[in-house]
Amino acid sequence: MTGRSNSPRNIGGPDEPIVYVVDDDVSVREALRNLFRSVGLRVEVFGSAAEFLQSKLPDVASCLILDIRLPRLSGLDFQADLAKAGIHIPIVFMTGHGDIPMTVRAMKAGAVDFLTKPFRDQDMLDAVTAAIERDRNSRNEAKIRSDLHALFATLTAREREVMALVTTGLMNKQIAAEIGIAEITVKIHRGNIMRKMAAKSLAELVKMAQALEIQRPAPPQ
Amino acid sequence: MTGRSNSPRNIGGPDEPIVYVVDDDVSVREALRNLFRSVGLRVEVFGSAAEFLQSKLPDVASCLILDIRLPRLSGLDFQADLAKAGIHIPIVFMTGHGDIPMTVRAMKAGAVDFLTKPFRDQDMLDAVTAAIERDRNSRNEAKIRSDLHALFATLTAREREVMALVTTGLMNKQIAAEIGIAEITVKIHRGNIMRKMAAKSLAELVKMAQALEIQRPAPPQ
DNA sequence: GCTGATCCTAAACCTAAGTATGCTCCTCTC
DNA sequence: GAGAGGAGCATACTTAGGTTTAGGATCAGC
Repeated sequence: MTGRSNSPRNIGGPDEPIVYVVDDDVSVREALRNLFRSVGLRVEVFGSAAEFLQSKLPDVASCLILDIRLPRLSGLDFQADLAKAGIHIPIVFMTGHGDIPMTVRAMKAGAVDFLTKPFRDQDMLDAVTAAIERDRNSRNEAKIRSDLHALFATLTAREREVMALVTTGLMNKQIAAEIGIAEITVKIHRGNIMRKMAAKSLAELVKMAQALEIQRPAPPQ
Repeated sequence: MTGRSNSPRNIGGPDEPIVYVVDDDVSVREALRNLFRSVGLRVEVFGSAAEFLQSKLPDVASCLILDIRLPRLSGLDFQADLAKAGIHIPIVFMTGHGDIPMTVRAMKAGAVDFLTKPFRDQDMLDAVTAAIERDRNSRNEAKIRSDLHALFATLTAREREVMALVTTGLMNKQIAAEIGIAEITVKIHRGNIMRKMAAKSLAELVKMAQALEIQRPAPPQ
């Protein structure tokens, strides 16, 4: 419609999902590249985990196809490393000689699927579709949370304290008594909170507090 | 402390978790029974899925140890049947000759673990501990939700409508305009809602609406 | 020593929310 | 057809929430 994307499948558009393939076998890499391109998916292939880590990952929905048996690092250890590094990308494992304990460990750690070679193309495509959908959802949620955190970060310490008490349902006078200030001051803080958090109603603020998992501060003693 | 529970481990107390074992091999059943009893867990064993289904399940945290290869029904199909029947009990699978696709299917369907025979006793105990903990949590959440639903069920249709609008943050006058009644009537409904739901503040009501996943009704047209 | 941010407060004022009393109308059930 | 329950409205009143204006106190950083 825009005239720019005149390729039949719009591969490489800025919001197109990406499939990352990490496998030390070049023929596997190329086969998967062709498979995914044939259905219009953008693909990046790597020969090792290190290579993958060095590339920069654009901020779009994506997933990782990983052989469980990698040259230096096992696929499972790589999965753990990614999680530790805060890189949460859905992983689809492939294996030629995997066993059940490996499978259980991978799935417990959140893998989307675990395919045994040789697998049917359709099984891989189904797994990738599910993985990208999962990533899309988690990215949406992460976006909402981080936007909310950015607003919350603009609050002063006192305002955060008042926000916690407001969103647990205390009245202004109770909050005032709890933290030892005048009710009018609570009102001022409250007004600032609503403005800074861009909340149009108390109900909205409560939902924000829920999403931020704000805990009511324990009263002294 | 109560004087009643003078058995060393208090097996069979009313809130003790239960481990259900379903296996067609009597020697496996007895070995598992002994294993779990040795750590103070209450155990019930069954030779088949049908037997398990006929027994009544007390309302306590529990888990199910299932051989993937059962006489009539496969363990995986039984897992699916339980889910369809609304019986959500954490399952630990055992297998002598399982394969990876089975494992993946079981884990995707929510199994806690998938142990290959022979397994170490400690691995089984760890899996059961995790499974019971998971069930305890899901039971707590289910209890909260069902209590909330019981309160919500006492609301009239109009009250539910108003509750949805109140908890999205609309003011009384906006609600009145939206559903075409007077503001004072909204206030009456609102008071009834707070009383029936036992909410001490708007914040509490909003959280209840969140837990109940109440959607704002679409305005006509 | 000035500036800006944060926190606190007061007075005055306005709007929103909540309660109580009393009444009408409709519908469903016994 | 009487009673119960739900829905609706009006008047009157009280309390809670929120804003504006106008200050004072403290502290960090330049």
